[in-house]
Amino acid sequence: MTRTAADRGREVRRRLVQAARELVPERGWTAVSTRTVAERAGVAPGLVHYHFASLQALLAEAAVGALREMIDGVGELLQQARTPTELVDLIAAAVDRYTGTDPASLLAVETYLAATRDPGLREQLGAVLDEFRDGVARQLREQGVPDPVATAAVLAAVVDGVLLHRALGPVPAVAQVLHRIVAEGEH
Amino acid sequence: MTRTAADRGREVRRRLVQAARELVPERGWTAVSTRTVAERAGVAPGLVHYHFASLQALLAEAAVGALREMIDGVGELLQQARTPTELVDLIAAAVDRYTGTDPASLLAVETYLAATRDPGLREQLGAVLDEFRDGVARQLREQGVPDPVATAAVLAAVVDGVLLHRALGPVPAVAQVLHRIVAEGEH
DNA sequence: CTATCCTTTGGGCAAATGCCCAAGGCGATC
DNA sequence: GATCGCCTTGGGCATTTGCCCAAAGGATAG
Repeated sequence: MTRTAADRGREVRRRLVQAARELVPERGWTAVSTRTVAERAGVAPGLVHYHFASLQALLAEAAVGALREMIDGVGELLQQARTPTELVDLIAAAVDRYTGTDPASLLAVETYLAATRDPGLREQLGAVLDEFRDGVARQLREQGVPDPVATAAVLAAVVDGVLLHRALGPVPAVAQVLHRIVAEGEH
Repeated sequence: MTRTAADRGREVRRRLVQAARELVPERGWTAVSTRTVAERAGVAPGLVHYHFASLQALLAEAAVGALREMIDGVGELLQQARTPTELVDLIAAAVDRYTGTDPASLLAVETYLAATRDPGLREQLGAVLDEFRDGVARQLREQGVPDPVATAAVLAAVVDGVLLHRALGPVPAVAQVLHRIVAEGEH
């Protein structure tokens, strides 16, 4: 059975989004063009502006979708933690899966930067970040860690900061140090 | 007395570097062109490639110089700390001077990203980062904080991570949480 | 068969890009 | 005054950019 035109259209749209997710890390957000993304997707250049209002709209949809999938995956993993120390170890292990120069890391940083110049993107990306921080904060609160909201903010900042620094060179293991952040012992 | 041609040349060079430092945060690294930087500097377009081997070389020199000045300034401030807690407070205060969307913060993130695609830049920026981490680590060691190298790496990561997240929205105060990282009390 | 609807094609447009270069300006030195 | 060396000008080159659009394709409904 042949597919309908609308079905083929959805498939093309999907391919364009996938191509954008590959090219943003490879070339940088502002260096991805309509023609390169169309070529990577294996479709004609004109289709970019048929399926999306603009190049920016395609890049934004592709990036936000990818980042949301990433943090949702990590969020599920973190549910397994039964103690604050386990939580920190899981976060550290998740960070260790990224080198700072891999496509996923670069896509994240590129999107942070693009959000700086696109209010709509900023809002969407901010929502993804909030979702992650809220999840961590809830676990910390249930586990009796003081200042759960600020602590979650610090852990999230460490994750992105380490990714940024890994792109420049080796970063020492941080798990041991982070354990102190959630250690309940007061002097 | 009139200035010599070489003197005027140095002045033009300086103006180009200054223009680049303004434009990279405003437009993004890959969106700064020879013509915009020349116009901002108030010089003819052809001068960019007379004083610099390429646009990239100008941007790299401008960015690395600016970031080195920034972290040197912060490094001096941190010398005042007499205790680990004071050190953390000074770092937190330094971070609070940036909003994540100010020119200095954006220049830093843009440069991190550009370093990903320029090995020379990566090496220079890595050296700046190492200098900062080494300074913090030395102070931590003198103050008896365990694991000074990894602790400094975490503090540096928090600084850049908070800047990144501030660009998207408010971030809770992190000083209190960071105090736990350097608290010497073992349970 | 015709009509309808969505998708696809491929070229066109004005604008901008990095880099180059022949020609000229101008103070320092002889 | 002549010569030298560095700096400056302004335009030129081929390439690429985002976005647009008239025309064609092709499956389904009548």
